[in-house]
Amino acid sequence: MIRLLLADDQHLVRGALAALLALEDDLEVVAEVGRGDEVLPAVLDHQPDVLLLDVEMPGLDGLAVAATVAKEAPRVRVMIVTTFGRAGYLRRAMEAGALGFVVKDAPADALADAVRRVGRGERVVDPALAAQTLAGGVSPLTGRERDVLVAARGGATVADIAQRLFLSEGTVRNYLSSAIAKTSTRNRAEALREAEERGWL
Amino acid sequence: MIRLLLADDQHLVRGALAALLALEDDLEVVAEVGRGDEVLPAVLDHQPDVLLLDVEMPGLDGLAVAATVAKEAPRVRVMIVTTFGRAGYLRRAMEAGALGFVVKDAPADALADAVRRVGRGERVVDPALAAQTLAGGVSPLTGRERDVLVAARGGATVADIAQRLFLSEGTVRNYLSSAIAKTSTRNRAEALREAEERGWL
DNA sequence: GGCTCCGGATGACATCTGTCATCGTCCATC
DNA sequence: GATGGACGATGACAGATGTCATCCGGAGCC
Repeated sequence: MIRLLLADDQHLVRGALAALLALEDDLEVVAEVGRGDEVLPAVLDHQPDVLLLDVEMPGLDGLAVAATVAKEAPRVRVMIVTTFGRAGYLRRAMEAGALGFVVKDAPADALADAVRRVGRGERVVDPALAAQTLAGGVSPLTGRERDVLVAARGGATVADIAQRLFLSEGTVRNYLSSAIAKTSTRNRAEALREAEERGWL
Repeated sequence: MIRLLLADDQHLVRGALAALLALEDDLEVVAEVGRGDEVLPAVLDHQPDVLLLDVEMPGLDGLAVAATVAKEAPRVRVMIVTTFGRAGYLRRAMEAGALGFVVKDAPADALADAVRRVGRGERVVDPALAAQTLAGGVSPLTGRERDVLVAARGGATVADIAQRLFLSEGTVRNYLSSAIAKTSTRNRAEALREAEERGWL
């Protein structure tokens, strides 16, 4: 019997996944949580075999949770289940010590199977996404270029970014310019979209 | 017995929802589809009592599907189940003739209840979201201002937008400028974010 | 008929962005 | 000790963006 802990902020989806997994008689959902910061206490409390983590969660995002769980409760196998097949997520999940990575597009019966394999300590990764991640390559952006791009989200002006990162406006423009060049785009909005898709942020 | 048709592009979520709804013995999922353009044929084929529609779907988006179903199969009650509690979605769903609107954040047992009420022909709307929609107010954007903003998504330049909408570049700049003014923002990226949040797109 | 509002356009202007060359300081590395 | 890269900055410049005044035609309304 594999004991599971389920973490997903969407109540409906969480309940539905629990119902789906409960159909398998070698799996048991021992607890459910809806916020990232509630995961670690619940893990320590219930000591599940496998932790199913959504990436998008309030409180603390799933990838951060994966990292802390890997440190605080290394016996627990972590599996990421996410809506968005973003290459960057997979990369960061692996770095955070997750064993499994499944997108919500996957067929329903694949989930139980993936859970069992992760329970045995195997690595389970969506093959299509793995390919995409490798194709994306390692980010050519320097740390600051990345920071400036992230700060540019939501339409911040150069002055805004400069203030937030304690840089001169000229420097901000320089970093934006080189980020734009490295993504082969024409402006920061395009650069942001491109970098995000390739998992460079 | 209420007969259901389930449309959601995320395979895992779809299967899980089906499992959840199957727990109720007055509900029966008669079919599932994963693409917007497959919904209408399936509806005509199975004649369900209630249609559960996700908004984000490939092929044809859920709101467009709702509108066509309301026209082609008016006997079928449409219920939108979506990830994003965006005010604009609710507004458009209602205009498209949907009876129910539930976000995936809702508690799991609320879904079955909502389905039953929609099955009886009642309107079921997430109360928090309804309030937000009313608070957002009616969009002050004119049709073209809206078009231009939407076309500006993903970092398109003025020239790009002008070409796509067959307008002069000056006209595009004018519309962008007035959209920026109406959203009380400083540039198109901010205006886009703001208008999107208020459901004005 | 006059009024207003939307769509579409032009021209002028100020400001914001993006590019480039150049400089200096660290720090790692060979 | 030299080389190279990341970080930070400045100045100059071209081009993109946002603002404003102004114009026209059509639709709707009092």
